[in-house]
Order: sequence, then structure tokens, then C-alpha cells
Amino acid sequence: MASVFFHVDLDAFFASVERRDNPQFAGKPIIVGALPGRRGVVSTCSYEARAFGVHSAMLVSEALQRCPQGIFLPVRMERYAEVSRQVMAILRSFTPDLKQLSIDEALLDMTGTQRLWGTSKEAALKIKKSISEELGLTVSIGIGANRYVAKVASGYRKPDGLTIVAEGEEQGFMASLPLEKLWGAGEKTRQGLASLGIFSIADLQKISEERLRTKFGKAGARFLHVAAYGQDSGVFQDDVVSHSISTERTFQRDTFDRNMVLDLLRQFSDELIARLWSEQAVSYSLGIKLRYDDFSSTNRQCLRSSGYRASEEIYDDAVTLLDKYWDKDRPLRLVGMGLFNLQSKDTLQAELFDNGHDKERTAQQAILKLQEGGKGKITRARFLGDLHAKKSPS
DNA sequence: TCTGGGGTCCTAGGACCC
DNA sequence: TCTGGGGTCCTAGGACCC
Repeated sequence: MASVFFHVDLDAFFASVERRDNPQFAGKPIIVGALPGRRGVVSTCSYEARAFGVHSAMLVSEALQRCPQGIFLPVRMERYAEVSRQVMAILRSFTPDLKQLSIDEALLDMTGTQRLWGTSKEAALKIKKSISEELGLTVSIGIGANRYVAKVASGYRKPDGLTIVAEGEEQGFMASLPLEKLWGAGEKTRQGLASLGIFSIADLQKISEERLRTKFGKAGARFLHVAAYGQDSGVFQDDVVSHSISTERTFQRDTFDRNMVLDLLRQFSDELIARLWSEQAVSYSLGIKLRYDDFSSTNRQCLRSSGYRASEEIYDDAVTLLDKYWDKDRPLRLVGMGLFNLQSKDTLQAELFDNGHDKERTAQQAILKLQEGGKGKITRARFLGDLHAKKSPS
């Protein structure tokens, strides 16, 4: 049976949620992001704002110049996440085989659903109708025989678009698009392609993979070659598991103030440990990111023999890294902190069961058990963690 | 008043082992 | 004391996306 994939993309998502939550903004240019007067950029803006030349990632100061009558709103991420969950629930009622790619888009495997929902076009219109009636939002949908071309197709016509690329027409469809629409090839890649005399997707289809290899390496060349033909190199096939969680903040003014940085690290530590718990995950690796006034940045990580269990542990390691690597002659523009190599507790338990390190396994399982108890048992978890650290071969 | 915040993946290079 | 090459693991940085 031929595969059928839908890529569903919410139109101007953050701005659309704000308009729906605030009916008085209907028809007005809504600009969600940093507030004017502060450091920052536009996150999302409504189509009314785009008519003034405002777009994502634009400096808010510039957006204000272009669109002084714009309605500037702060990002309410929790609200958008809530609406996103409602959208995904609707999509899941059309197929259980759904992969959420980000807060505002998902890939649906609709293979074999014809008897249930009709043709691809009929199914897509039903999805649009449900989301519009139940949530008051519009989506653009791309349909194709593989995930990659479906993703590209959803961006073909927006907002409220529907683009179907029939099987066998991928190459022609891609050739009709400008290079900017080649998902996965950004500014740097386009510069590299230009140096090879390639300025369009049609050009790219004509060049051999071997020639691309000299410039982009094996994996890069493979990706470009396959993508140019509208085929799937597997970029969207990986499991959607969270591998890291991180947070960062840009200061309003670049700073030398260590205490101010420490305050932030403390906040970050609390936030990260909470997210780690809510993801039911374990991490043994912490990193900090320092960005200086010239925009250069440094990332430094450290490992820990037992998983992070408390905000204090994260904070202490972060401070150690900060003091070791912050070049104190230079003011900081941004500080970030993250936990890496996250593993779900389930996976970890299965692996421990396999590897035969009895002592380690026993100690870690004891820790996991205590972690599941949550915040109240941290003191005992810490005690066991020390025990484990001694026994671990490391 | 230049350049946010949260992620993923790939690659180069060093450490270490055989 | 000097030496090659391969494999693997880890870290840092960069490209990319939303």
C-alpha cells in the first residue's frame, strides 16, 4: 500500500492564540515576542503584521518602526502549550500514528485511513474543519508519499493551505521551488551551494552527490541530494525523545556582576530539576553556556557519577563551571544552563537490568525508587547517592 | 538599542586503549 | 625511547529549525 503522510502546521500560532483569546484584537497586527524597549526579537506575528514587513526573528525595535500601530504582546508559552495539546488531541483522533515535531506542527501517518476518512483531500478538509470549529484556529496541510515532501508541501501555500504532492511528482514539485524552501539547508549551506554554482533546487538536482561530498561531507551530501528530489533521508524518522533540557537568559545589559549571575543560576537550577522530574528522566551531565558582549560563546559541561536529584546539586556544579571558565575581564551578555543525555527512568532500568553490574544496579535502582517518591525524599536520596558514588567503579 | 529562547544533529579533535 | 594505525568515547562548536 502506498504511504500517505500529512504535515499539519498551525498558522502564525502564537499570534493566532492571542487573537482568539482576545477578540478585540481581531483584524489587527499582533506581534508576539519581546516587548518594545527591551532586548529581543519577534517570535511570531499575525498576517496583518506581516503586511507591514514584520517577520519572525526580526528585532522588536525594527518591528516597532515598521508597524507602530502593532499590538505587542509577551510570549505566554504555557498557554500556547495548552492549546497545542488540544490541537494534538484532535489530530490523534484521525490517526494514532502521530509525531509532534514542535509546539505548532505534527506529522501524521495516514496510510490506510481511506475507508475511515475518505480521500486525502477529504481527510485534510475534515481536519481543518475540526480544528477551526473546536479551537478557532487555521492550519496549513501538506500531503505526500514521504514525510519530507509532506513537510515542504505544507509551507507551499499559507495560511489555511492544502497542498498535495502525488507520488511520482516529488522531483517536479521540488524543482518548482526556490532554494530557500529546501528544508534543512540554511544560510551557510546556500552560500556553499552558491560557490558550486548552484542557485536553485533544479540546479541541485543536476549535480552529482560526489561533487557535493567535497564541500558538505558524506552525510551532508547525501541529505542534499535526497532532499532535492523530494525524498526522505530519514530526518523525521527518529524517535521523538527529549535528549536535553535547557534554559537561558539574555541580560538587559551586559554584566560583570557575579551575584546577578548566581541568582540566575539558582533560578535555572530550580526550573531544570522540576522539568527533569516532570519528564521522568535522569541526567548525569550538566552544562553552562556563556555568551560575551561580542556574541562569542563558550559551552562547558561536566559529568557526575550519580544522576542529579536536587536543585542544589545542579547549582553547585554550575557555579564551579562558571568560576572555572568565565573570563572575568569580559562582560556577559547571556547565561544558559542545561541537562544533557537525558534517559527515561524506564530505559535506564531496562539497561541496568542487562549490564550485570550488580552493585551499581542495586544502588541506582534504590535511587530511582526514592526519586519516584518526589521532592520529600531528597535527603535520603542524597545519602544513597553518596553511597553509590563510592561503590561505582567510575 | 544590533543579534531571543529552546531544541536537534553532525563533525572535528583529543584522550585512551589495543 | 620511539613508533603506526584503528576504534571508541567524550567534548565543544556550528548549522539548522521553530
